[in-house]
Amino acid sequence: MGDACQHDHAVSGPGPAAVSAAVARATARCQADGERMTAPRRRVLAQLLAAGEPMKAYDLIAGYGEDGQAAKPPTVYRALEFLERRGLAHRIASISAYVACSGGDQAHAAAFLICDCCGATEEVTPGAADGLARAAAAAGYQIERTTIEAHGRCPGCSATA
Amino acid sequence: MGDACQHDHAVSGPGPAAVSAAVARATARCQADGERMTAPRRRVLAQLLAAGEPMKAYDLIAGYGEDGQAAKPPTVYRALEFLERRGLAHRIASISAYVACSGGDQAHAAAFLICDCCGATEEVTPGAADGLARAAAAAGYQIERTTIEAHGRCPGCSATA
DNA sequence: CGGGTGCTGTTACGAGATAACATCACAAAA
DNA sequence: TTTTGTGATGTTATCTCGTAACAGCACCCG
Repeated sequence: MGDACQHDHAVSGPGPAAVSAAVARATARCQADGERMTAPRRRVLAQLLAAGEPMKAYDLIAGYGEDGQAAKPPTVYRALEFLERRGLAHRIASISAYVACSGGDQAHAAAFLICDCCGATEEVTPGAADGLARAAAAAGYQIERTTIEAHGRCPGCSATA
Repeated sequence: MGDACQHDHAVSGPGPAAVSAAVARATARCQADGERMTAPRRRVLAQLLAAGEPMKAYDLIAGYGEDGQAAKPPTVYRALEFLERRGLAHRIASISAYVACSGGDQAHAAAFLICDCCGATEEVTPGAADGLARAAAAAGYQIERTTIEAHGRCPGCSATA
């Protein structure tokens, strides 16, 4: 990923079984809510889950087909839009990338810690938006959606570097 | 701008005199720090100041020449990089736009309230990053830079809409 | 079974950003 | 004053990111 250092950056997402299970859970919840978890949506979600770290849109596009066939951009962008709406994935604006939501379903504001060294991200919702919410209230702004991202080094990379 | 409503969206930045004065101040500070406030940098800063709201990179490129001549992309992107480094401008990642810093010089973290209706932005540094900083500390992350942006409606647009 | 709504497939393109390289300006050292 | 190095610019080309527009399909509801 964004390489500023020399050491190893092995990233291991969940195994195939865990990914399938998570996709199945998400599918069930969508159906329960009357939404359709279609093939492209499942495929994009599975890729994000398997990666365990943020993925670029065009990597999702390139890795779309099980057989190595790439998707057309709108296929993936539409799936991402859906997953974001459902709270199953988030866009990380500062690096133009997408990541599976580490929590469950349901739309929600998220905040991220992003390691510029190894590319790992951590989702940290609770309280991260408090200061911003206060500032917004003070200024009379009505908030609808937030982008909160911090870049730096994860504990591992701080130590090793 | 991002138009979700019907009413007027007149935006008036500072007048030409105020812009010139601000550019002159910035130039003086750069020189004092041994940095060069060159023509393209001044030009890009002047455009951002005059706009008084976020501008897209390609609008800066198109509006670059006083005579209507466009710039080449790297000219503007390099100027933006410099201005950001100096704390004279900020990138707003969630809308891929750039805005002059409302405060003074010196690099600093910034947070923004962005009205999706009229396109106005307000810079609100103080305290907005507190929650994020706490979360980072708790997770052992070493923070180097933050992206904090809230989208919604400014007081004016909340009222009129 | 008809019709509407939402999703997919596809083409094409517009917008955002950077790589690479040649050249130039400036200031500090010789 | 000349040299030399560093940082800035100009220019070309290209890459990545994201979306508009339209045709066709699938599913659910009446």
